[in-house]
Amino acid sequence: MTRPAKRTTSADVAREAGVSRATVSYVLNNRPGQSIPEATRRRILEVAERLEYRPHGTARSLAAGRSDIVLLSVPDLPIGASISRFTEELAAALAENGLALVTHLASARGRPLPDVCATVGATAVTGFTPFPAETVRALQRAGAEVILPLTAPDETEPMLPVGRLQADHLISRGHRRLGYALPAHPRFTAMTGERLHGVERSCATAGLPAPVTATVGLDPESAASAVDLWTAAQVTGVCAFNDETAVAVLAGARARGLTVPTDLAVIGVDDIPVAPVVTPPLTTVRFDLHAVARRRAELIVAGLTGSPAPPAPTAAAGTELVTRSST
Amino acid sequence: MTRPAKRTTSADVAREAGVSRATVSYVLNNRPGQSIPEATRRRILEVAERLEYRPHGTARSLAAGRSDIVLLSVPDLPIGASISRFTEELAAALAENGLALVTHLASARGRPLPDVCATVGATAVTGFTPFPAETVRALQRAGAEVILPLTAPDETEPMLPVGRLQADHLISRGHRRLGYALPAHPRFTAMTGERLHGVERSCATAGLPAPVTATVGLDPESAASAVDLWTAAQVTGVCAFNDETAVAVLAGARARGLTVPTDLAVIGVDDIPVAPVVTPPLTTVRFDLHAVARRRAELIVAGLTGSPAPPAPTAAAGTELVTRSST
DNA sequence: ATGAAAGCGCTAACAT
DNA sequence: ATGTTAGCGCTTTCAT
Repeated sequence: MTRPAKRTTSADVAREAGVSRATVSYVLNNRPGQSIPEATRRRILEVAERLEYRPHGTARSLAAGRSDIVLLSVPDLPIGASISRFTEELAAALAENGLALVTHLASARGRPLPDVCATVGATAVTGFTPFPAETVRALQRAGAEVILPLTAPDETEPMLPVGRLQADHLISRGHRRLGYALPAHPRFTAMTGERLHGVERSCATAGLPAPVTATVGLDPESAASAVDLWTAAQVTGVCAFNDETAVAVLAGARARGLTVPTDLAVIGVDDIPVAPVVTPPLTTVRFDLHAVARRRAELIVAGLTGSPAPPAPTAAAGTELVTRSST
Repeated sequence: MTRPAKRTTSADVAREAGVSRATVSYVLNNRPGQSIPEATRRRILEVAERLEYRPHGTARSLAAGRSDIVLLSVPDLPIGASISRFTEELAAALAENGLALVTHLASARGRPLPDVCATVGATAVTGFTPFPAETVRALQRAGAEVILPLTAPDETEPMLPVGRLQADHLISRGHRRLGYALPAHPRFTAMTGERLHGVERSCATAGLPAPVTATVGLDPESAASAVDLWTAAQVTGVCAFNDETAVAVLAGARARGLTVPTDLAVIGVDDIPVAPVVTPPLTTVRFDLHAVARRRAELIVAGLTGSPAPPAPTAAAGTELVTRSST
């Protein structure tokens, strides 16, 4: 389980290659502006390889005054797959720039983010939603040089138009009165506003009344009550915050003897694995954080190198409607 | 986005408190064996607080020769919630011991684990499944002192008895011929064996024939074919690898006009959020990695401090059957 | 009871 | 073209 294992240091490589540590450092980081003979270079590389040399990240960061570490703060939400995709893509994009990504799961019982930032020595910190001002300050004191997204509405990427896509789809199908299914779990409240807002805007521009909101928990009864509410308001199509909530609405409709989509159409968000196999198969909005992640990586790299922010985002890329039979 | 923000160092605190850096270090880490007057101690603490001093983790690790960082490697599986629970619990337990947890999502396109381990300077590395010998070696060279779980079958915690629980439940309900629904996604194959095995053992000890396995993808047709297979084999109850697969089986049964649970009983694993709201509500096995995480944390702490491993695990704790109407 | 000083492994001026 | 030399911020003997 434990092994002392003395690590190979750059001094070892230097000695073995018959050069100085500086030279080793130069070729290993292939610093520009240094003209090192190809022979020496190869020799050093070869020795490093043979000795299985791994630069000591800690020492390197300390000396350089900056680490190659990016810390991603993920909320303790059951967002499942999307988050993995985002993380994976972000890690890949950062890796291309020589940066390493590690994740911190935000939780009251764990260590606070700024703390972790300080102990790992992260140079940049990112998250899904903007950090509160106080946290930003703490992160800065912890050594974070770039922190994204910030609350400033201009530099952050455009939010995904999921609410709009849901509503537009329903509206194009002829629905005139929409309902919105809010998730019961309080942890979601931070994300809830944006999506609902999109639906509201779509209704407004279509000249329709605002959506009738109802909170639906993950149990048939809760969903049934919401359905009653919508029925009374003559709602014929409901946008759900996410697929889980949408499936609950399906159950609620069934409990009330309504058939989907004829009596009530429902559309979710996420395209969770079970979406195609529930009854009826769920229409949903699938989004791929791929694009967002790449842009985020670009912004981080830009922030770190001081270069100007890359060109504006390509808007809604990666957000698509998956039409199945629930609408 | 970026701010120079000079950090407060321990030297600042020392100067401000009128003591030496050594003293500051002593009280901040409250090293035993040093007798520092309560007055000095309070003063230092107070100054540190006022200056918002955060120890520079990187420098600290370099000097101490060991960091407080534990790296968790998570597989790129859509395991969703369980994994979050585990991570959260592990982070909390480690935090109690002054250790910080960060996560690395394994992926071909990101940086390899040993690399990340070296750059963050992790002292311990953990994962869900044992690391291959080669990786272990690389991690050791990267500076990891404790690596868990190892392939040694004795030191690892006992596997969760999910397969057994599923089968026993069905058997106790009178089913004599069981089916097993394997997930189609190849990423799951690593986990598949253990659960199926549990079911097989239960069947064997109950004197029943081995379960009839069928692969079911997340689409109604695939599930329907599987159902045909089971029907032909007179299977009346099926254990699914996970809830997603179970829901697919539900769809397959429906497609063939079978009613659940009368014609075919199905039981899943995970208790995903939609389990209570599908039709019919899904019986499932819920397991809480809580206990596993705590034990893991104990093992890590023990390994790091050189103390003996804590008492043996409390077996199946945290694995429970959630009975709903699909069985 | 507290301070001085020597590094930890590496990078980056500055020399040569 | 390569080596020398200071540190980076902290811990930790060893003195005092």
